[in-house]
Amino acid sequence: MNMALAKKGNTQLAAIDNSSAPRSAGNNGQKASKETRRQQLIEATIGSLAKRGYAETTMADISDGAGMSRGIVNFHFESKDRLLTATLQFLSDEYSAHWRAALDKAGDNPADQLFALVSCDFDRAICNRRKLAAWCAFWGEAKSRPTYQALCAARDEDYQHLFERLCGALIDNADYGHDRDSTALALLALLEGLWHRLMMGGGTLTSEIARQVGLRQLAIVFPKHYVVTPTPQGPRVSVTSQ
Amino acid sequence: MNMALAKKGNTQLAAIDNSSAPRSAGNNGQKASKETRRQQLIEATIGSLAKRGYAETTMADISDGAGMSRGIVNFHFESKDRLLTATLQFLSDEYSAHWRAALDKAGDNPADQLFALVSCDFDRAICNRRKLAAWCAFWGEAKSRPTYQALCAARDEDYQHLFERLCGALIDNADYGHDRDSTALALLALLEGLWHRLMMGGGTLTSEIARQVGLRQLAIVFPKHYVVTPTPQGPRVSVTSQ
DNA sequence: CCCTTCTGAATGAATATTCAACAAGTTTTT
DNA sequence: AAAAACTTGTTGAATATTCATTCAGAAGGG
Repeated sequence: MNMALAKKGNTQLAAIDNSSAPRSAGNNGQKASKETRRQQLIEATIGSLAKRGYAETTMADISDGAGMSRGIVNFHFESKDRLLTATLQFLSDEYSAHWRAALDKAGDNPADQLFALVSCDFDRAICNRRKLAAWCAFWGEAKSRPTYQALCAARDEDYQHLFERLCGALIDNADYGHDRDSTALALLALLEGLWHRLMMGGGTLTSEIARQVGLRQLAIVFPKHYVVTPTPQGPRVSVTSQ
Repeated sequence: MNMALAKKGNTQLAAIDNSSAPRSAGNNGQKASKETRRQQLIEATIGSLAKRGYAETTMADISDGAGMSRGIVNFHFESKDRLLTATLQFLSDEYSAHWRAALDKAGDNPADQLFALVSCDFDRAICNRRKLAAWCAFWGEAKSRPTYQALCAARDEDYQHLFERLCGALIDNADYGHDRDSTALALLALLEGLWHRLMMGGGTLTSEIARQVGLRQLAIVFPKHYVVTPTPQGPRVSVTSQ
């Protein structure tokens, strides 16, 4: 089975627009509107975190960014703190849903699954300037905020176990002799490190290049499962199972 | 040439103590004291960043932590902002000095040099809870603060070029067929990702384990240069050149 | 006495939260 | 059906707090 690497579609969330039919959802109607407001405020929070950083993000920034009045956050969320926690929760849920979807699409083959996981980490839907900056802002505060730390750890638990299982399957399958957990940890660290450099490095590193670096590394670690095939229009990677 | 991996000494900076001979340095005498104060305040700043995070770090925390009065920072530094910048500058300089020293000790062989660079990244002197937390705090703010971003980028420039040169030397030397820049970038990302996980992951990941993961990955990427040798007291790695 | 270093209360700016009032729909009463 | 009462969502000025900075002066060596 051989599949060429293809760009994932632009699944990036556009600005939420339900001004036309806010109360038509079969639901209560007002509850739907309430959820919409919450989501708008979360989006505005991500925007503020990306633009001004965690320390400089104020309630005024957020409500201005959402085009609403000053007191709005304390109505829909109890406090600034709760809004920030809800924002991190949203990012965490979105991230999990994204890799779970990629995993489902990838079929049953561990090599294909691992390829899909590495690749999807750089999809525009989750790996864009705004959201990377928001993640980074939370990471910076996580060590001193148990709530954030717990949310970040929760994001990681299943993900890490999955990587360990998949790496173990590949290692057993082809007698690489690698240490399973060490290899999985290195892969996870690679992905996080690439995210980190995407944020820091001015503009030289793009998410497409980062994706290629991640996939190339996968091919270096598991050469019997993946083959690197350079092509004229820049380097591409193909994955071969077994 | 075969050298076993050994723990680096505990070079961690203890609390600065020159209360006995502050003004005896042949210098002006007062200038020496001034530099000492600045360094004490920088250490207190790192402590506060680690304990409370960037957003919650206040001037009062810092001066209290240093055991001095409230106005002291504005006397030795112009403002909170300048103190924070000086703190990041200190961390950056210390980091550079550390890997340059490790590089010097490693001799002329590229394989030994790369091994030394990966290994020294996890030395206690620079890789401990306090300083990792401080780095992370700055990273979180860097995207919205050009001054921080510039300092972080400066830290990286030479470092990245060095990795590219060394990876290139090993790749050419043994015909691995890897892409030079991609491999170097992956290694750098791995190191940063491991730092990141050292901060986040509760207590399961220690810097010694992270070091082993980094070195194992080096041996996976360049198997003709490094050999992994498991030993009874936990996994150790030996490096073999050529 | 000057000069440097340092102190800590006073100041003023920034900002999270509160709240009284408003708007607009929805149900109940007449 | 019109009016009244209630509910929910929203506003923005007022409040109270937190915190960086300032500064008048203490401390003490030269």
